[in-house]
Amino acid sequence: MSNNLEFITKLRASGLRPTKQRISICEVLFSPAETFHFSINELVKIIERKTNHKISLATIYNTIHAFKKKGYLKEIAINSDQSYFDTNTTDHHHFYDEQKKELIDIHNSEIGPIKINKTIPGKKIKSVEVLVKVETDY
Amino acid sequence: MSNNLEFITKLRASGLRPTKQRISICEVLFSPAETFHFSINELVKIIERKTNHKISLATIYNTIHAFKKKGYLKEIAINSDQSYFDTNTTDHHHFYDEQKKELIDIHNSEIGPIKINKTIPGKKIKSVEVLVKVETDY
DNA sequence: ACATAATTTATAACCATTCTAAACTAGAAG
DNA sequence: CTTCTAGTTTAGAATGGTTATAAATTATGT
Ligand SMILES: [Mn+2]
Ligand SMILES: [Mn+2]
Ligand SMILES: [Zn+2]
Ligand SMILES: [Zn+2]
Repeated sequence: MSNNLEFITKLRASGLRPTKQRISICEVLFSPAETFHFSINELVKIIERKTNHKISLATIYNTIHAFKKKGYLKEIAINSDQSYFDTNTTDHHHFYDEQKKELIDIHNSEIGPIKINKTIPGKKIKSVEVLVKVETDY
Repeated sequence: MSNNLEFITKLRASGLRPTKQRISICEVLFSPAETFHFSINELVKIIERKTNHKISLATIYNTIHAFKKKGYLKEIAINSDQSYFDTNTTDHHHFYDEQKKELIDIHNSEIGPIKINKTIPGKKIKSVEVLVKVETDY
């Protein structure tokens, strides 16, 4: 409960006041050794488990969106009824298990180069993301 | 207004009764020379424009889901607040313009082979989809 | 024509997300 | 330290896409 200095500094540097809610969310998101994927619902549960004071749902949404805008989180393109977020903000790709609703990273080093032999006049590429749908086999 | 025979046959072959609602939706979806992408909202507007009798929203959802289950439509994985569907059911990929919310096909012949050098024990690959986000440049 | 299961429909329910506007707070200034 | 103010949090309402419900309608086999 306090190498918060790092997070306070990060928040301040981003023009975000280091409130106790934001610091708690930073701890949950950015303390773990490994990056991870989450839905807002899952995040709410994690926060409830790891934090004593309650954070309102609106604040969680606000904070996640603020962090996304600052580039501290990525939103992942999955056909789903809810958004998924990723604390891994590097360019990378995903396996997605539709039954388990589980996301697994594929790092750029684990995938061959992707050649797109089609251009659209007046449009430029912002990102290229590969989604590999998998199923658990019996 | 009647090479419906084709659609009636198709529906019957799928175990779906050829109601006038389903036939109308078939006409809208499968008559065009080119495949296309649509959201349910867009489809509702197209149906209103091209059809005289009204089709309830519930029926449109029901039918689209039935057609998807039969493999006549694909649902496209886009991070968005609504589902997109595709009358192109072949394996292929997409450009996505987030501002215009516009999808453009990338056929398999227009993209190099995708090599995934990572396996997950107990899981097998069902599909590999590439989403290329683009922006209109000024 | 009749019977029956499938289908359609209006409407309510659901649920993730966003909005609102009032209460609270961090940080700056005096 | 006190005051001021913009930024933040919050509960609750609103939104919007989608799904569920259950009654009316229809397709189809007999
Ligand atoms: Mn879906
Ligand atoms: Mn979104
Ligand atoms: Zn990831
Ligand atoms: Zn397509």
